[in-house]
Amino acid sequence: MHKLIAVVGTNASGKSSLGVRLARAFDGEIVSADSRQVYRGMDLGSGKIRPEDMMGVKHHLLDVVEPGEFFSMADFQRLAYRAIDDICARGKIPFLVGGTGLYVESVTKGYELSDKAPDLKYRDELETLSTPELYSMLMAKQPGLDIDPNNRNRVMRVLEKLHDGDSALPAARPRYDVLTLGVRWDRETLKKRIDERLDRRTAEGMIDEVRRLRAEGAGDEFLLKLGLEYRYITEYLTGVWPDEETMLKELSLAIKRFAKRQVTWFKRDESIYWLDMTANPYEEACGKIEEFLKGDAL
RNA sequence: GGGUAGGUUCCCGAGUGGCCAAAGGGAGCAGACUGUAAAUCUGCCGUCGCAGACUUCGGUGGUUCGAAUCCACCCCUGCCCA
Repeated sequence: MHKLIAVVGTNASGKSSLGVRLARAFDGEIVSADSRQVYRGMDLGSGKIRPEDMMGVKHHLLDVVEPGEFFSMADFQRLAYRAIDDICARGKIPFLVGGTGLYVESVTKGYELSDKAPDLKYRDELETLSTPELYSMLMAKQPGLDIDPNNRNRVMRVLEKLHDGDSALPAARPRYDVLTLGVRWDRETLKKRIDERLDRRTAEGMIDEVRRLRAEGAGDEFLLKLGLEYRYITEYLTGVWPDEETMLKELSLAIKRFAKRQVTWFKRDESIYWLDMTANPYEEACGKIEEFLKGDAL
């Protein structure tokens, strides 16, 4: 089994730059695991690493689809597998770096997904119904199914699986030998980092980026669905927020709430080795990786 | 100085005699998560606790069996007139 090193953490945790340093040190390449950075032209809003910060390290899975295109965890897994296998085939070390917990886990744990692709047209049909309607529709087909009636996305997905004849139950089989390193800050520091990063990106033209995306045809519906930066800024541009300052304040809170959700997600994975960011995480990570790479390749 | 609208639990904001520890929202805290995941959703949120008890609605004093809700005075804030 090939070895894969994952670097996970919240947004604004510094995992991208740590990932670059580590990849350089171990002759590796980076596979991004971020559900928003896959979109071309969505750079500042998604917190995408700048080319000059890549330090010559090759990055995969950035800019792989056009804004508005459908992209899901399964697409990610397929592309990530391909990229990782390719990196390994060339004798390099793959580093999976990102904050989209589900995406990371689909690769590190090796989710076994059905080959039945969702019928997007059917999803559009479901989209026209209210959540209670969807729930009673589901209950008519699967009485007694234990599911949160209010969780629209999940109710829809179950209906969709029924419709697609996809009866796969959650299952996983690891495809790689994985070392997962976690980047974690104390709460106050993280909040400060989030705000600094938000200020910096705003100054760099994040709002103009969204203006440009809209001008180039990215639909508001798509942008709003992305959440956080793209959602709040699109709302601001369409007059939902009274002014930029208010919008940025709310966005900052939303990003922090999201960071908390990321922490909750990663926290439950006991195999993650958490780096002490207040000490010397780079040295610590290097030591951990050396040890990991020395271990028997299965 | 006169008039007027107010002061409610961390914030905003409902509540106008009992059904009120007090709607709702926000923030905060905890959690769920296998094809939308930056999404979607759940729980807690005065104090101690099993029941139940205790302390809250600017302050003080009243009316009442009973007050965040009524009365008096006082303090503070916004607006208007001087």
